[in-house]
Amino acid sequence: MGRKSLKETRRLEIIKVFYQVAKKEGYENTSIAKIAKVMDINPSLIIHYFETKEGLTYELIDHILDRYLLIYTVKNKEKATLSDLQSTIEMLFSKKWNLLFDDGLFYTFYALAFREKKIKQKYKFILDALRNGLALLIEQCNMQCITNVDDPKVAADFIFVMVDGAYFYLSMENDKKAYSERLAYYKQKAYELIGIPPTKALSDPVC
Amino acid sequence: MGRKSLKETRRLEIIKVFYQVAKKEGYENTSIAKIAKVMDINPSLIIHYFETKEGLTYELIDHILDRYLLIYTVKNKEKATLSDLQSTIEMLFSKKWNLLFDDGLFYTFYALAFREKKIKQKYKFILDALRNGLALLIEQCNMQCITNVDDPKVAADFIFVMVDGAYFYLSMENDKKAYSERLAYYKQKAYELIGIPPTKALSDPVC
DNA sequence: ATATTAATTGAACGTTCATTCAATATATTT
DNA sequence: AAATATATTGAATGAACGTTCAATTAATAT
Repeated sequence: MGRKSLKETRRLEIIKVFYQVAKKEGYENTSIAKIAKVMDINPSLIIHYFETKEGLTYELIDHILDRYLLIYTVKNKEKATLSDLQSTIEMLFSKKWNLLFDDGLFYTFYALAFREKKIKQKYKFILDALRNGLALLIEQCNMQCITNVDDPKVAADFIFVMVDGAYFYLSMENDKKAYSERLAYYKQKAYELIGIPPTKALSDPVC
Repeated sequence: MGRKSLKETRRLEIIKVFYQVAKKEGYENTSIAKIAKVMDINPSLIIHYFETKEGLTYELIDHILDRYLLIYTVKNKEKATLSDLQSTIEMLFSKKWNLLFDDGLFYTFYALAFREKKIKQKYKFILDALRNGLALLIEQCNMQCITNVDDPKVAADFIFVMVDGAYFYLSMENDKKAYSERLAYYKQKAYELIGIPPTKALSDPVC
């Protein structure tokens, strides 16, 4: 008996507002009081649900990293198609997935990982999951003779190195034309690496 | 007349202590008061020299980024040797240059660049300078027929994409063996890209 | 010595911070 | 309606923050 618990919905609400405020003003400028003000609730209510600001921060990081994984939406099927692989590559080298989460916050917490083990583990886990997802996809394409990649894990890793390295530099680039040209260049390299044609053109089996 | 100005030496001292404290405890946990305590001076003296904490922060960023450029030490000569190019590649893919500055702080300010134009400009400038330095080195080797790289700028950029992308992932990697193996793999790719042998083996001219 | 310039201190400011705790309000049960 | 569990408030805490300003100390000139 007693009142029905709103715990989970309330917590999610708070995290989302935390995310929005931090996105706008930066994590280090986002206080519990500010979040509470936006939500028009009392700051102590936030503490009531998260104990400490540290706890709240950890959950925001989870929230952001979970969204990162949304890159892989299509793939729960067992048989991957060429189009699946292509659209994944397109996704990785597009600006679309910058919409999934805020780049500045992603790097802010990434930097925090250097001092906080827990956060480092979270990031390691996500980065590995992303690589494994792509490797799996390539493996499936290998089995169907869509691709003939020697070592899918190595290939997937290399593609992500290019993605990460490219974005690292290009995030500081304001010239939009230069930005998309470079990105296209690395995308092409990725296509070459796994030996499939870009975009929609159909290809013959390679084995 | 009057007292001799200690301004520049004092400023540098403060920045260095700021760097050390921030390295240990993180930038967001480093207050002016803490810096002053370590130096055994009054906090207001720091304000006297830097006006605001923002000003102090900007100069710390400059300090770190300047150290970044120390990767290129050998190269003021006009004629680059194969060994120069090799040692540069070795440097880029080694852990040595992590000694030049703290990775965590480097990424902390990198993340800050997403919200602060001035910082973004600083980072863009440094990242470009690094790429240009390597491109210039390759060009010089081209002219002496040590290398025969099509487009030195593109090659240099690609090498840095690999460096940045590799470190981005590997900074979250605790397994030292996996760390160095992967790094060696990308280093090899870099050597292949510019078509020179790794380390010390002498090679014949390629043109 | 005296004037001058810069280094440095020390006290105080108002603000914001995360967190505490007791009190109150609101549902949902028996 | 009484009991109970949870939601929510509101006031208060002490600590830390960046910054200010006037006062003092110390060095270098004439």
